[in-house]
Amino acid sequence: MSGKAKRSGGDDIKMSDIARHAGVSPMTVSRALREPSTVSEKMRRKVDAAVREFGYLPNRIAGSLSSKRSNVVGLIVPSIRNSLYANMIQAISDVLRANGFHLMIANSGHRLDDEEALVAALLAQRVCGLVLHNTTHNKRVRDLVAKTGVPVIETGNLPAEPLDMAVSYSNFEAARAMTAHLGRLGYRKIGFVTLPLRDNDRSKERRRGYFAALKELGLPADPSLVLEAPGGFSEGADALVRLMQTHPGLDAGFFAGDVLAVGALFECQRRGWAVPGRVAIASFDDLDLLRHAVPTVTTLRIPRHEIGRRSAELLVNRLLGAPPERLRIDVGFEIVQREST
Amino acid sequence: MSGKAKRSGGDDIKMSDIARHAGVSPMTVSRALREPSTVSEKMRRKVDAAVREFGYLPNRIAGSLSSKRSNVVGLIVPSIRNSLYANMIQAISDVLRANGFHLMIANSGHRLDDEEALVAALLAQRVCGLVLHNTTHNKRVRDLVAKTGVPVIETGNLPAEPLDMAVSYSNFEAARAMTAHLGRLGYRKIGFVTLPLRDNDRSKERRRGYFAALKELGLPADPSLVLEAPGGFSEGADALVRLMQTHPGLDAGFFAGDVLAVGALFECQRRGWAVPGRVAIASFDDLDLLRHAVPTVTTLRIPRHEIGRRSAELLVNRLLGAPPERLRIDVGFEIVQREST
DNA sequence: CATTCTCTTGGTATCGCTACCATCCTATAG
DNA sequence: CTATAGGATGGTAGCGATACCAAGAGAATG
Repeated sequence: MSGKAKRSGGDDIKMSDIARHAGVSPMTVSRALREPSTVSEKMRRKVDAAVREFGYLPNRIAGSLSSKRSNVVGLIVPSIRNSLYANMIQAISDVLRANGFHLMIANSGHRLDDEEALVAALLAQRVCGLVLHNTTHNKRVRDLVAKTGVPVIETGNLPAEPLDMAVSYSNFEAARAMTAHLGRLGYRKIGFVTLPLRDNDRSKERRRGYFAALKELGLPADPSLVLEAPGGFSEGADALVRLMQTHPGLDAGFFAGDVLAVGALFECQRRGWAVPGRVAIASFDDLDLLRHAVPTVTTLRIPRHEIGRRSAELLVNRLLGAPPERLRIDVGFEIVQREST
Repeated sequence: MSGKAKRSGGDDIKMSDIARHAGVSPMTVSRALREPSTVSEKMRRKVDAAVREFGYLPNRIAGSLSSKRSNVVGLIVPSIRNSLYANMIQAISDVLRANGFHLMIANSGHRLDDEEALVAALLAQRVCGLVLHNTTHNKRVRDLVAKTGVPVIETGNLPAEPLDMAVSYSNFEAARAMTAHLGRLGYRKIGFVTLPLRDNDRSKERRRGYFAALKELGLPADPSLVLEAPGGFSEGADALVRLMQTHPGLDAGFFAGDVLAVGALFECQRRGWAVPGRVAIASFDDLDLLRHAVPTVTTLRIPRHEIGRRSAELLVNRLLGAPPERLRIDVGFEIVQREST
């Protein structure tokens, strides 16, 4: 836990100073700043003048303590680095800001224990709402959320029983749909490359979707067609090469995550394997990159931005007074058929 | 500004409750939690037991108000979406967290007025430190920073006169070095594609560096070789095509930002232009993508992660008591020569 | 013209914690 | 055995705002 530090140089001006200089009571200053309409124009002008003269910045810490309200929302993502989250974060940040809220952000590094520690820390900071990308949580997280009653949004998957509200798509359905799509296109030996499965409900659901589709297609469920790889270009390339070696007849690869598919595509370019002639490639998540690569890559469009926007909107509504309501919003997904399949 | 909202369901347990149940004074609880070593083991155990029993979460808002210290650092970036920033943010976040600090994040959308509003808002939240990517600021920002005395780090460029501390590389030198590098490789007609210049000191410095290098190379400074484009694949592709049309003899393109270079590279693949045979391509910032594309792309490695890490470390040191000191740390850059030039 | 009502303004008591100082206890020295 | 230092505890007074209620000033009503 450790150190915090003394705020230095502040010749801290406070509300009572402004009040004195404006010749009004502190309460009037407080009101003039927060609910200008409840104060006469004369007062408001006096207050505004004093505020400007001294460059006064209200102390929101004091305000929050006093009012028992906070205007900070906490967000925990597995990794900040990932551009998928970045889209969502941007959307959340924009909606929050438009409504006068701020965003405190932390990354759990895909570790449930870290998520737990961060949830506790954010709640200690008395955030007024929480957005969690993860949908499986330690018991203490569930307890804390229940006990404090903070509104929570889960965004990474559609859990059967959300903690509170969930805004997401079904990883299972998405992976199933893409696999089925490949089947419809005539591919028969479809490899599946997944992100690490440990502590990751999204990955597990995607794999489940893949197998479900195979079954529906009447194709054999061959575990050796499934490879687990951390995200990244090289990892995608490696995975494809390994699959091609162990399964010479492989006709398609479905890369369920990150930039794996692009890595595989580049590998094909290097080796002169025609895509989709020699092997078809499908991806997950509509990175800009996939639309511009040569050939363009078939993928699943997940509305990350919309997930962020709607999450923040729901949170803001609740914070502004909407009654608590267990919600489970499916934003859906879309198969984007391109040249690579 | 608008609404905040009432924290609902909290059956808020406070320190005095814990104290009562542990049979000690509130002060002892406070100490047991913050400086366990100053409290006898017996007391500590009693306190810990009560804390666990009730799932007590100290209220940091109250703590901050009382101690006049905060453990939240504010960060303002032009855009959260951009993966370059994402690397830096991740590093900042990790270092802060390891030292018990939290990160409040906001994006200015490249607008100085928004930056100003956000700085004010973050200071009102009484952040204990600030990281700004921008290095040109409105007057009010400079005033606020001076008046409040919060430690500030600027990271986007090396300003001649930092507000406080700066951790960055020189955009001017980097662009100059790459342009000179292209010159050394024998390219004589080098196009330059820049991100928007408005309110953006980084872009302007890069363009200055480009022209400086041309001069040193004894090449003519032809303004029509410079194109301004928002970041993006298509924009990079368009820019290259336009340059090739207006300057048939163009032998190299230096794309100073974002994914412009990759967009251009893809365009070359589509048109069958050999890279670097027909035209060479150089980029700015070492995105993973550039190392894996076919051909691999020559670029400038900017240590974004290191910038974030060192920024956070400097901030933490200062917050932990290091004396204020105007610093200007140049983390440098590196030219990465690859196949595309 | 008295009375009631509404709209503004101000006073006071917290909000939950920490700083600071006083007190107490135990250990060591004289 | 008394004196004294030093560590461990507790009491009290804020931190800087807001909630809540009381009071005053006009406006509207009978």
